[in-house]
Amino acid sequence: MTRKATALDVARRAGVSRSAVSLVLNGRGDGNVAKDAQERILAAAAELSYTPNAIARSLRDQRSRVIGLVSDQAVTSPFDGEVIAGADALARSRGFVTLATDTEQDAVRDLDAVRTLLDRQVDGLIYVTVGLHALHVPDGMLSVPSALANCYASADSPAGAEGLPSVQPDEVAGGRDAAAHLIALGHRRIAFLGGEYTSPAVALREAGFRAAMAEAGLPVREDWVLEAGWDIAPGHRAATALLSASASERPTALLAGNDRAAVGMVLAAASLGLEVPRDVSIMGYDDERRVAEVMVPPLSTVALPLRKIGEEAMRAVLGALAAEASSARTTPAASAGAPAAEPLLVPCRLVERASTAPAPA
Amino acid sequence: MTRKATALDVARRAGVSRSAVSLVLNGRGDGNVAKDAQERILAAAAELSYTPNAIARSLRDQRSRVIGLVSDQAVTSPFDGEVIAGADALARSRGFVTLATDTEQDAVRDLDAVRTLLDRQVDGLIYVTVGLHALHVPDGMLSVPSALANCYASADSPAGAEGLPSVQPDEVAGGRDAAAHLIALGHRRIAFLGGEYTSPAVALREAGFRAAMAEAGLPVREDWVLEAGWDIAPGHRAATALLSASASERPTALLAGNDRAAVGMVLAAASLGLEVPRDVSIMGYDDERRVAEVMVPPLSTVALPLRKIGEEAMRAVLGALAAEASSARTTPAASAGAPAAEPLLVPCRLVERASTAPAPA
DNA sequence: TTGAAAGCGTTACCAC
DNA sequence: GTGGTAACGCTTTCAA
Repeated sequence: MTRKATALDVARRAGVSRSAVSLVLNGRGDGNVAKDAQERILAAAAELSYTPNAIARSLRDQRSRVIGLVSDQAVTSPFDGEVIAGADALARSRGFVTLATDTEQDAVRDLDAVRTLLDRQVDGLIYVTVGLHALHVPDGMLSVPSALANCYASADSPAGAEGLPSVQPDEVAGGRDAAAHLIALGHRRIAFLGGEYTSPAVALREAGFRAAMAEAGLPVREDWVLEAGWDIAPGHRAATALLSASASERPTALLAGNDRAAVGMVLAAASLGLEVPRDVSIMGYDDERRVAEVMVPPLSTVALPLRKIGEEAMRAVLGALAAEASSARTTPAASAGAPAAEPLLVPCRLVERASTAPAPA
Repeated sequence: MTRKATALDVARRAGVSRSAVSLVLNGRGDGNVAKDAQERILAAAAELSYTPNAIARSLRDQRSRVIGLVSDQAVTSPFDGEVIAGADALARSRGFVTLATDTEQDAVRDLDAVRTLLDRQVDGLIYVTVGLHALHVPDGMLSVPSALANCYASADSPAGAEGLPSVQPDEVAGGRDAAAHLIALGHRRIAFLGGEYTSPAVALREAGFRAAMAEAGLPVREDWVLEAGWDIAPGHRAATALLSASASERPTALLAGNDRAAVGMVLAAASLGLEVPRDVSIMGYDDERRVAEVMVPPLSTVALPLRKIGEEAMRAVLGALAAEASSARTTPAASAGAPAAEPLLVPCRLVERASTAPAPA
């Protein structure tokens, strides 16, 4: 429980001044500090296992090297933990640390969270959401370099919010790829059982699905374009309804809104005596860890690039920070309202596993 | 992008000194600052939307009001995100903030993570693991008040580590309750399909299972006590083997290692033409969000008190911090090696849903 | 009742 | 090539 060593302790032990310690430990010893003094400093620092006090450094530098992460439920959700992990990894590699707070769906806590983070002098902010989402950007986010991961500024956001970089999965391409995969396997009767249309992702994927069908010259059966939820139970329900029809009347392939719903669909098929993928192919979405891969059969799915999304959002913030730092040396002005940025679309990856197979003859 | 207001700005605007601002804003204005001055200060602070710089305050107070959270994979895992959420909620309610870092299973990063956190002057530390676990406690954890959530110090930990408070689920009681639930439903042929014995939780639950069976005077079929993994696929495999036997030869109830494995078991049952729970009852474990409750049928299970575990670990740390602060006023010594603490066992809760029912006649 | 000053641990600048 | 000093923003103590 001995107090941590300070630079002064090191200086005393090495018989030099604090400034010498600072210079040497920051790699600018050569040319400023005598060789033997440098050695004594290094030795003393090691003996005392000295590391600089990051708090003091932050105060001095006016930058904390902390990026704040606000999420609506990412920390408690299996999904966007991945986004955070991606952001954190990049931050760490550049000497930053992330401070994450979860509002647990409570919109009021947004402002509180941002406020708290700003009080801690975070250098930047990233808002992470579970699932693609329009977001009412909290005011404070505009006062430091910020980015939106998996979400985008809603129209009622404060002025300037439209300039925030937004990183999103390319859902249209994802839907298209999923459908194209099934079409390539010879399926013609494909049902689109999306999640809930409250998520903008669903309409985008549906657009991709329709595009793929059109490209292949296949008709879309409108009564097979349905909401089938995000969970096992609603997926089960929807699939049961569709698959109860006779072999010639039912779809040969199901496109689920996510892997969990797909699990429900496989379950429904099994209860109806149908075997996946022999009798019906089922595709998931998300490539959720510990679900898609370990399902029986393992699910073909579209992998959401969550880590990459987090990483790109962090890259945007860190980039803005670097730009700010260098422009400060030249023109100390005008980093304001960027020109309504295009969202950065990160491609999803098609993952072929055993839940899809050629259409039954 | 205007710089944040400081206490000096407020003081100038209110026409007083910085100290007056500090006193008033910290609630000690009465008796020290004139009434009208107080009002002017409050008004000025509001107009400038002043909030104190937490970094500066930390440096001054020599306490950061940050608790560091280290986890082996909690952030990216659906489970222990809950532990973190619980810890975070309590911390926040007491004016603390949590700084979480995920080592993503890389043991080497442990020390690095702790070091980084300590450099940032965290006031306390909590190590969170996914699943009950023996942990080689990183050295640094002993230099500030710390606690272990879901884990306990391994024998090769540094001296003093055995004194760290450890908060764990009461797995023995959990296993007993699960078995007792099935026994109460009239089941006598119960299979214990635990996860992997590399997790100490499994042996504990098995002990609980055996205790319940013994209390009921029921024999345990040793060939029905098996490892059936933590995922859908191995659960499916184990259940398929067991349930392929004839009705009189197979178990009437399955106790799974977790909800995911239970999903695999339900799936296996369906493929074999068995209906759950009519033909066989299946119990999960964990009460995992978005799995147990939405399964078809919804899973009876044992809820792991993850939030509570996080909360209790945080309570221990915050308590130690408070004690340290007050003892500093009296005796500035001896907070060292506590007397090998008993682990705090948090009870699990039995959740009865539709996957269990009276045993078939 | 008020204001001035010290100090938390750093780093950068500027005399020596 | 070196070491003293100021400043970051805050709180607290002490003197007026």
